[in-house]
Amino acid sequence: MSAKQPVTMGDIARLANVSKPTVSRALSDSPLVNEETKEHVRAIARKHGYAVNRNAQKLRHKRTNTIAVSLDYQSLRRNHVADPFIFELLAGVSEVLGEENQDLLLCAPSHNNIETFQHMLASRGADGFIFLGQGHREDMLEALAKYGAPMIVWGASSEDTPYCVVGSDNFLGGVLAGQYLLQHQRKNFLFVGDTTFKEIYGRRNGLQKAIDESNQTVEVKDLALNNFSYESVFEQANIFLDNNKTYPDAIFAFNDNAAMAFIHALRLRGVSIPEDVSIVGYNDIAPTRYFNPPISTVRQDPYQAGKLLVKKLMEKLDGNTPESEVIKTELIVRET
Amino acid sequence: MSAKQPVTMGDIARLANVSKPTVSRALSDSPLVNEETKEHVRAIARKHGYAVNRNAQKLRHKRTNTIAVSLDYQSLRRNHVADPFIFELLAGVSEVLGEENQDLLLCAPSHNNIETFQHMLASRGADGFIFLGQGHREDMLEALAKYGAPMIVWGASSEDTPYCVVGSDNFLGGVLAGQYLLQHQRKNFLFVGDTTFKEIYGRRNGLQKAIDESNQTVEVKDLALNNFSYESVFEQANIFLDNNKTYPDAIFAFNDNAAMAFIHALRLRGVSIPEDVSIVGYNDIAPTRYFNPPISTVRQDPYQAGKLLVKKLMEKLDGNTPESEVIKTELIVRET
DNA sequence: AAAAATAATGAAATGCATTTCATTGAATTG
DNA sequence: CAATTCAATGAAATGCATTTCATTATTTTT
Repeated sequence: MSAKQPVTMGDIARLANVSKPTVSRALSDSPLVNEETKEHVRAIARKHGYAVNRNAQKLRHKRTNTIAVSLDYQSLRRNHVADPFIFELLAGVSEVLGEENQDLLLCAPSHNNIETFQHMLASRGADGFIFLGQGHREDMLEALAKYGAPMIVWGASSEDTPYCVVGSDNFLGGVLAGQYLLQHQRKNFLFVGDTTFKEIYGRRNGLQKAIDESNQTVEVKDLALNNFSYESVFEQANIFLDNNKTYPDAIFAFNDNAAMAFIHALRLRGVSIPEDVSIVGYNDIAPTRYFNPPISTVRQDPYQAGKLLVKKLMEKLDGNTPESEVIKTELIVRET
Repeated sequence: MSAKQPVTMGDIARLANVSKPTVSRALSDSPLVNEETKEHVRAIARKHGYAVNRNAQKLRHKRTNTIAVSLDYQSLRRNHVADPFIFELLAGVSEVLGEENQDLLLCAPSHNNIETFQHMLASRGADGFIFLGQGHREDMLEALAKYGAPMIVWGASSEDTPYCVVGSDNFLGGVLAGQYLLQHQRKNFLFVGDTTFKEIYGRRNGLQKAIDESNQTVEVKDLALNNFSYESVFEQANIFLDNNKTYPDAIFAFNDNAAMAFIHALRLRGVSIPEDVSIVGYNDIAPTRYFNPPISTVRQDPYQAGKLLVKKLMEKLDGNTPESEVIKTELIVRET
């Protein structure tokens, strides 16, 4: 048996002395076909390495069983893949889609505009979309949803988001991080991250909530990052520290990478971590566990996330209107 | 214009007062059609949000313009995505496939057997495969190649590999690492990695070559890892150090993650890095740059790798027989 | 001006599998 | 035993786009 010989359902029908419909039914295990006939047909199909042509099948069924997944490459690039969380998420989605017998079409980084996605749908290249990270594409996503594309987005939702969003509870994550830092009697807080991203804005708000609800008087500064690679955060941290005589004693960083870069910068200025400064990161990527010192962080479970994203999209494709949902985040304390 | 209205080529033909073939030709910019007619047809197609049904197209063309990409999930799992290199590679491949107008089908982790791949081909779900990391699937890959599957593998090749392999020059990487370590007058070498992986075996051989060609007398030990997650390497490092009174003074680790874990273990035993021990990792992942101390490593360029993988596969699909090729590796020295 | 070549278009066949509807023979019912 | 139901199967239509081949109108050649 080799890949060279193309066989069609008609060929199998002839070889099995039955008609095409019978082969079709036998292979899809239809109850309309006699068990013996089924086995006979299957045996012949197996022998000739026959597999139903998916393209003919998709054409007929008007359903592709294919989900297109688009990563937020734009911020990924600014990140230099330093934070592998989005890939863990992709692995989670991939695994769950496999379980659901759905194919995963990975969208190319360069084709990230609404026309591409509309075209994907109109040409029946995929039944729906999963967007990992909304990044700064919110306008596009909103327009795409209004266009009628079945889609689920990993990110943060607000009241009027016209598409279903699954995301970790950024607000809760911020609250947990804030409470943790407050427990340490810290007074000078610093939030590191670009709050023009909805997810990050949620984390910042959670932090504020925790502070407001404690009856402690603390100061909060913000460092609005414009680039997320380690080197860049390191540089921005240094500029910040140059311009601020009093160093912060509590830092909440929008991701682990930024937390590590900031620690690095502080270290080089003779600051002891975690004695002088308490730090919380976000995502629980592997290096946080072995950074010196290990970093406390907010954890989101990529497999569970993938599960939920896929489940919601399947609901949507079945004609329902799934509700946005938030996955509980948990604080991982790694005090040394 | 919304996603709801399915339009076929026949509809566009009617609306444009031409026949289906003319629409087909106009949309594929065939020279057979008058320019004005083309523009007229295109305008109507655009107006109605029409896009050619890819499934009908694939069925007719007998070519899918889809490449299935399979990651080495098995070792990925043992790795806990600690080493993001394989994802950088995936991003590279994704980018280049996009440029080539090829769709990227990401294979599910659980479906990693020859039957799945044969089925993918026979059912015309993809034209060919790119395997990222051969891992321990060599027998399967060999059988798949003999079956006739168009495929390119990222990994290491040997004389008789029956498929085209693109990979970084592991041997050269090993030589470079060895020479670097020898320059530091080190005497007790340790290689950390599982040499049953071809790629890693190549690195080990390169190290040996460098040692043999120097006229220095040095000892080389091997630590055969069985699990690659940071925690596990850390543990295995500790066991090794417990059992060896003389600590190594030169370490070449099969990847950066293992290098970092080993440094971690040594540090906790009071060993100074890089004073007492010189270390070289592999892959140049982001954390090596900001680890304390920064780690020298062997770099492979993921975009260039993706470019070459895709180019070779396209050659193969055009009926040629591309040669295996090796990408130069370079040593990144990060001495502090 | 007739013959030949060219440009532009369409009818019908094709790629492959599935669905609807009809048919056959066997089994069950009254 | 005739009438009815059921199980199993097949012929033909369908999904949508592309290709081959034929046709018409137009331009070029002699």
